[in-house]
Amino acid sequence: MKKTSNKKNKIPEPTILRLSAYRRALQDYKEQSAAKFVSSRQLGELANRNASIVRKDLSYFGEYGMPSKGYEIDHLLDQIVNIMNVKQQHAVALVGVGNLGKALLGYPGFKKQGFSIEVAFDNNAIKIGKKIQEIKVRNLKDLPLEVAKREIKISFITVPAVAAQEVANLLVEAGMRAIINFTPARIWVPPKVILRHVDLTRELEVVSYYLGK
Amino acid sequence: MKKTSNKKNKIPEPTILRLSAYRRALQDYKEQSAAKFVSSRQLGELANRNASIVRKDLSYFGEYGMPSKGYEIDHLLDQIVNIMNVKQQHAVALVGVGNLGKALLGYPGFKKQGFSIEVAFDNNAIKIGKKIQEIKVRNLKDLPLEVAKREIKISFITVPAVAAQEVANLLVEAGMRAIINFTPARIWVPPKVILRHVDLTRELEVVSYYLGK
DNA sequence: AGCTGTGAAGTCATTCACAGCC
DNA sequence: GGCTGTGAATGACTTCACAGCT
Repeated sequence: MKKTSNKKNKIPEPTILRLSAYRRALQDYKEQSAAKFVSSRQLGELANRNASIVRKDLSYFGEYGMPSKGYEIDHLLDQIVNIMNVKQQHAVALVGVGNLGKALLGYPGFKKQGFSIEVAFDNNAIKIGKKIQEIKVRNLKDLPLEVAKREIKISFITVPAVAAQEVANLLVEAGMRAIINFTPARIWVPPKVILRHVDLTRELEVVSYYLGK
Repeated sequence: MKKTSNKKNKIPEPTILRLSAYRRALQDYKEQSAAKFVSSRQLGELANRNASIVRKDLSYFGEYGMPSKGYEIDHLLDQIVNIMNVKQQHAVALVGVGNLGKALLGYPGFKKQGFSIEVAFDNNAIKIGKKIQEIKVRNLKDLPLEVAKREIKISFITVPAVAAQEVANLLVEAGMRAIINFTPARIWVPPKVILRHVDLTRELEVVSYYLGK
């Protein structure tokens, strides 16, 4: 038998995305069913994928299945949790308490998936000191101290687009290791920092395109 | 010269996504520069892509460029706007005025890109009748009438996950042509309805994975 | 000389199909 | 008999490289 996780092989990003879908599907499934095992076909159905890709995705990381039985659900969940590095909660900082920032502060889905927004910043004096959903809004100037104190590695940028780059610089300066940019602005960070982009209008535009066909 | 848009050739979805990025990049660029033309290389830089893919993407739809000059910015913008079918604003209905729903109602980015949330629904008596950002919250029961009256074709689902499928059914029944699901729930709609999914924790999970490497 | 448009080549991801195991 | 794990085959998307136009 092989000696588990081949860290050498590069994992396709789509695989990572599906892995998180499998995790959710399994969590839901566990609540609805008493089954101990799930086959690649079943899991595929739960996550809207075909069985082959499920097996291939999982096989990048190890041999978790048993011939003729499938995958033991609890074990597989543990493995995926490990792979995705969500065994413990991740603390997140949020910069920009406008409409979107407030919404993300109030969105329960993050915590459920293992991410908790621990601190929020703004530079608007009227907002500073207020509490949104139990989280006190702090002065942007205190960002370096706060994130150092709390060892926060991940930040959301939810400021207006024009300020996005400036905030990103601040975050990098403060030692942030990953940034998720919710603004439409394109920003640059040094390669050691993981940068991802959430674009809320993306799917709308795709829809618009297909409606025109 | 060829006779423009080859509707037969299937367009890769990544192309559609990039097209919307090109549009934004061009809009921004227009505001900052007096240039009349842009080359595929320049546009690529603006949108973080390489020149080849820019040319390839545009070539699916026609021959918009001029040898040795590049693409005329205004003309290219018009063409992309046509392709993406965003010449006129699209009306959008929103179902579920919780945290996320409220945020989307207050998010100015949609209107800027040609989408305007025209009507919002909830089934919570306390919320019905209230106004959020100029939009009156209506009784979910009135959805069929309202969307018919306003000829709305696109809806956001921002209800709690457990109610997502039920709302989707309602929307399909009411003749909606496209649905954007902001809940983590996986939902089913008939194939004639365009279904897209926005998952706010997706990028967080990807980040978590890479932080663990 | 500079830049587009596009076949051809190359790269990456998914699906097939089947040997091996329970 | 049923299901995994995985090379091989296929398919999708991107990049290369260059002919042709201005």
